[in-house]
Amino acid sequence: MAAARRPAPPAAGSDPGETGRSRAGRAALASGLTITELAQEFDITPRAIRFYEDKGLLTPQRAGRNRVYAQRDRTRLKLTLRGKRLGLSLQEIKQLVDMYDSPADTVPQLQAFLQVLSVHRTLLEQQREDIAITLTEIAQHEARCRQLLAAPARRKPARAAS
Amino acid sequence: MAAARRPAPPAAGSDPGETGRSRAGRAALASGLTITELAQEFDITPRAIRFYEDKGLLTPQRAGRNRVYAQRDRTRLKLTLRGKRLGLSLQEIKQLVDMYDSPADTVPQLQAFLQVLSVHRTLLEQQREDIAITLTEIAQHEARCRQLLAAPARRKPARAAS
DNA sequence: ACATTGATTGACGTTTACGTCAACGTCAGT
DNA sequence: ACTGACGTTGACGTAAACGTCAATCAATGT
Repeated sequence: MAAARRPAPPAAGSDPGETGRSRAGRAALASGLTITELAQEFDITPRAIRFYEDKGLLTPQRAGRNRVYAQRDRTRLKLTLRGKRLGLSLQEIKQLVDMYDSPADTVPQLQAFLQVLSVHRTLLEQQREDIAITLTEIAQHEARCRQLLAAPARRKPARAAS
Repeated sequence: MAAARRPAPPAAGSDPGETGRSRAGRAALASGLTITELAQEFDITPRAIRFYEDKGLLTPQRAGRNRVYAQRDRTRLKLTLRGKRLGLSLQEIKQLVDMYDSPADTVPQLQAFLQVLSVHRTLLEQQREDIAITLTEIAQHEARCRQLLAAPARRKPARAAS
């Protein structure tokens, strides 16, 4: 997995305000965003968005050749990124998100749905515990560090002669 | 990323007595495990363990050519797998684990340590929130599903005005 | 003595999640 | 008509995290 990988994505300026004339003039029609706008909003690259589309996570409308993203896509993208932060694969995310907005109507479908939900719930609960433990440990280490910093520099204080 | 793919979390058997002759006769000397034993204990492959060693996460002793894993390695492996479940990369995990058992002794080191801890803490708190939200949503979906299942079997009651 | 079992070191293959580059279209402004 | 700025579709590259052989060696049971 790969989860919270954000080494240095070009450091987006995040929304400079396209008041009045929008960047590309006609690009963003009525409540629809262009790919770069969406990318900036979520601080990812257009490439990533196209990739998610390729994987079936997004299915934007088209204005000619160009993609137009509506609210639905933004929601799905938000869910996608949240899933990523939790370490889910795009495939797993698709599985979840698809179920989320396509109501199952047959009994076996509902049961399968419940099954998947249960699995993910278990997984999340495991993670929640891992996080709790880790946070506790981190707190301990932080305390120890601060204690050492508070104490008079006595052990190897960077070769400073007394 | 790829993170939480582990259907059966180990639950650490924590040192049962291999009193007398252990599986492979001479393999596991005094409180040391062979690579396959360790692998089985954590439900991973020997390959993965060697890979972690390659990445500097483990540094087992050797009995001739063979690796021998002691308690220290088991602890580090446990931390490693926990990190993976949280979606951390092996590199990040190494960073953390290394700091965990090599006490920083200079002031700048301590400060850097605190810095890293802080970053990870922030990240974990973000994840904790993501998990909380997702669990809530899952609960809602489960409730909805069960409601639908409890209702009399109806054919596609979508937009049924009745 | 010999086959079997388990470990070791390469080396190459694979999947996931994009990055990067090329070639092209297209609309807006000059 | 020309020039950017942005968008589109390939196609190839890459880093991470192993999987999958293959060849080899070492101790052991028979």
